[in-house]
Amino acid sequence: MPRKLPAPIWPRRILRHLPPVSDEAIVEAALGLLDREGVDAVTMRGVAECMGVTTPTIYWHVENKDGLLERLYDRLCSEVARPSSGPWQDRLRLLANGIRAVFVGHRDAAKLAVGRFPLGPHGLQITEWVLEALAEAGLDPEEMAHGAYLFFSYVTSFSHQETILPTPVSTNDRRDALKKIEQYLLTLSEKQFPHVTRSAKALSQPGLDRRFAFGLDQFLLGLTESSKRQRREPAKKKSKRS
Amino acid sequence: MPRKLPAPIWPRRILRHLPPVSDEAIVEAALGLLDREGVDAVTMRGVAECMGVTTPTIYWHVENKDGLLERLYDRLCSEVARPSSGPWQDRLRLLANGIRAVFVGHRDAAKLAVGRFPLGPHGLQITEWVLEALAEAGLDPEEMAHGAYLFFSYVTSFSHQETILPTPVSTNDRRDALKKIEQYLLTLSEKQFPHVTRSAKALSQPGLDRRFAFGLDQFLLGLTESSKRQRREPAKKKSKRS
DNA sequence: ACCTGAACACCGTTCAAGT
DNA sequence: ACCTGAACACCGTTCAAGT
Repeated sequence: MPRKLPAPIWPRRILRHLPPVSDEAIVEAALGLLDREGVDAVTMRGVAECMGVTTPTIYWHVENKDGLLERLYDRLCSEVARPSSGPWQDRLRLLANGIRAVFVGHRDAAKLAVGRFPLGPHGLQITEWVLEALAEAGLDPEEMAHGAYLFFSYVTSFSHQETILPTPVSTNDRRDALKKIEQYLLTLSEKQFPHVTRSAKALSQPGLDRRFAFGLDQFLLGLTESSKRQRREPAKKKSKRS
Repeated sequence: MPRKLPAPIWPRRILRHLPPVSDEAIVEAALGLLDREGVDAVTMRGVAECMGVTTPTIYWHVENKDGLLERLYDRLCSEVARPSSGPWQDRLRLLANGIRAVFVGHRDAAKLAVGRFPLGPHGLQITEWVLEALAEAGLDPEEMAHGAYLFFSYVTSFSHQETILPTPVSTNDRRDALKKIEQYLLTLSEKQFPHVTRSAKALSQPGLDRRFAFGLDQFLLGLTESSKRQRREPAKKKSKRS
């Protein structure tokens, strides 16, 4: 009569009905971790455990932690819907709102988008949509690229900011922290900081939806204006090629 | 005759001519670490070693690692010069360029600015300057706050992106990586991604100065336009108070 | 009041070794 | 081709204990 049971014949991941280790399964496990515990919980050890496998195994399927996050980001990009047809301004607005919605729908997912540009298989699709709209706005290819960077950088950095406000422990904590910031700003000398004190409320009370719209409107307003100007004076470009 | 020398009477940091442990000295040590090795080298253990002291000592002077980074960020804000008088657009441009210059002057310092808003002693000064300019642009206090967020988020997220391009190992590596991205983009089907392929060069070749100016111009153009509109139709506000 | 030693609970990554 | 055990070189943070 053996003291210990023999090691199970079946690998653990089959006993736990887990999918076989594959590229996609790893990304899916990472996504689950993200949804359940947030970006910081997406660790190599974490996804390995989710899949019933040891950590170094992950390195067989994915080069790096950064590579994993890159794929996870692209996985999120796949959730953004194509903007239904309409004027380019409306389509950009739909895209911006759609991307933001995906981020807030996955906890602090925006964290892993900062510093990245959507160039993965699904990300490229979004990039194409954005560039298409910008082309319609009358930008040349270089300006389109700049505009796309500006667009993504706005949406992600806004979403990032809104998901990490003071410290997202609980809704109450957050409100308290913001209240404290307002109090702090109001104690400042009106002489030294006249505009800060005047805007104290707005600075500390996010009003996030309005703020997101403000930046987006600004962006679209600038584009519309510069496209108008270009139509007015069309032959003013720095004609580098032809 | 003792085997070991007795422990030195003087604490190590005096032997090494190091300044006494203080709030400011800690921040200065962190700054040195940042300049020499980058943000990732700014660790609690690292600054402790710089000061010739053990790690837990740091916690006596600073609440957290995040608190330390917050102070370091504010220390960087102190390097931004007041914009010389002039029209508000010019002052905002000077501030944007000044902030970007500080970031690139301290390696990947922009990393620690993402997700933060300049509310420390020196940061507040910059915020005040920005708000002042936005007030001159005709924004109301709430819009000023939104505009300031937009401004800082643009400058920092741009600087962030430019400091982390593919992976900052060496200038050569970076160029190679960018070249690879361009190659990749050019392999895409022109049918499926017509605009991506058309902008491939600009997407993969940063042209950073021009891109920074593009976003800034966009921002200022939007502000100028909306301030013009407001002057045209002044009594259209959502009159919440008075 | 300020500093140290020792420990806890984590990380990403590598590498020889197994099947 | 794919997976494991064990280890390396780190992290942030806490806490009793020293002076």
